[in-house]
Amino acid sequence: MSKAEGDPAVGGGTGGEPKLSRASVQRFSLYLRHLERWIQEGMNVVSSSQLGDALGINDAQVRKDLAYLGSLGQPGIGYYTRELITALRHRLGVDRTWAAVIVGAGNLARALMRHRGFAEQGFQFVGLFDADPQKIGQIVEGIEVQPPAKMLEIIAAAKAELAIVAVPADTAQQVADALVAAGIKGILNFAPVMLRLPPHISLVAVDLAVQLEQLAFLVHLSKHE
Amino acid sequence: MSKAEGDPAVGGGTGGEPKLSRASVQRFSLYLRHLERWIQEGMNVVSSSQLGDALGINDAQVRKDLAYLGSLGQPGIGYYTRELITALRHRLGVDRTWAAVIVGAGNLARALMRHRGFAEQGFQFVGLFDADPQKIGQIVEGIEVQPPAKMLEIIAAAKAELAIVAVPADTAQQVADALVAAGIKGILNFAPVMLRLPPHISLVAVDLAVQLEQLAFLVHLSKHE
DNA sequence: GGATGTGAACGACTTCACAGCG
DNA sequence: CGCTGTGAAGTCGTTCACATCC
Repeated sequence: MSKAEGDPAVGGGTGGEPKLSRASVQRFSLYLRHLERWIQEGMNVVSSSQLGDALGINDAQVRKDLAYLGSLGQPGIGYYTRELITALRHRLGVDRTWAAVIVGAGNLARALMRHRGFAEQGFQFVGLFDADPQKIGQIVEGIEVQPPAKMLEIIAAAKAELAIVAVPADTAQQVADALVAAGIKGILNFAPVMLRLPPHISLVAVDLAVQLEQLAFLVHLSKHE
Repeated sequence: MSKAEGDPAVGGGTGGEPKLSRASVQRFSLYLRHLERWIQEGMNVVSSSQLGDALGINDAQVRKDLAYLGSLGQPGIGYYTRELITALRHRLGVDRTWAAVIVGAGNLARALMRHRGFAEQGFQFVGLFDADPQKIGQIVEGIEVQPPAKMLEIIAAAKAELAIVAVPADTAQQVADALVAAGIKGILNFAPVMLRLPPHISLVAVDLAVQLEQLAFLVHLSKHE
């Protein structure tokens, strides 16, 4: 699983007429990726069923999702790829740069920093922290590992709003608290614990062990029936 | 994000009377982790509300989930921790050992292999593959990197049923096909593509880029309202 | 009293089906 | 005609509320 937690309601505040489900947002990212691939290949128009097929979901679902961006579709034609991409980026908030820091200079941090595509999508890693004195000062993927004490300074200087927590379970909560104190607005948590955060801080949690267990369960299940 | 795909219906075949949702299974893993922690601390009895608080979910939800394991609860008392753990492990299929292979000897593979806890939970990594000639022969976390050509042999020899795909998007599908041909039963996919697999192969997909984008969106949203 | 198990209500998400428009 | 946008229906998951039992 993956699992996400942030504001309970993703939609508007008091009486949001349109409603944007959390599931839709997940799909927005997927649409965007496919569209970016397709426009490279010269596909200037796409239909809801093409997108649906590519993602393995119903075409009506796709239209419902895209309708949330406005009435971009052309009856009888489809959607103009370029237009969709622009609208999606804007809605997702990725038509700008996001500065992010990572806490925990392990292999997961390396994997994330190395991930080509993050940079293109506007995510910039501006800080890497670790409590291990052995690691402090090392250069990892072009960034120097800093001690936790420098968090506030570096986060403020780079105006970082996102943080990735990739430390063991037992220190994750205190790391999260420190990040919040340093002014971080959202946390992507890989530690296998449920973080307690102030309500105005967004949270997305990814628990790799749970995912592997779920896979085992599915296989287990497919055998016992 | 996290996202999972496998058989559309997780429950039984023809007319499954009880129903086990995919969400429940995700929570099973979380229950199990907390319970294992708690029994170490000497907590022999737990209530649905304790579990609910720990996970941030409703207590009725917890009872509904646990009821699926049978009527283990003692009215007025709660659940016996040890008993719950045993039942959960059994239901999840983690009361046995699972042999798994990883394709893509990058940092993500390292992170996963290093993850303490996988071994304790019965997951054993018995093979590591990479197409890069430079990497073949290297020892990563105690396992030698093998060429893809050896997949069939190694998977069969170790009776591996699970595979983790941690390769770039453009080769993920062909890697998946090879894994299926080699007899793998389930795939945990980290590549940002939707894998097309035969219906009897289970799939769990984790898309890290989507998760980061979702976090950005949540923060973006909390500012524009 | 305290906590479980569970039908019923509720809410969220998905699919259907079709009117409408280029 | 083909494809969008969307009300209506359907499905799935969560929460409520309460009878039940120790």
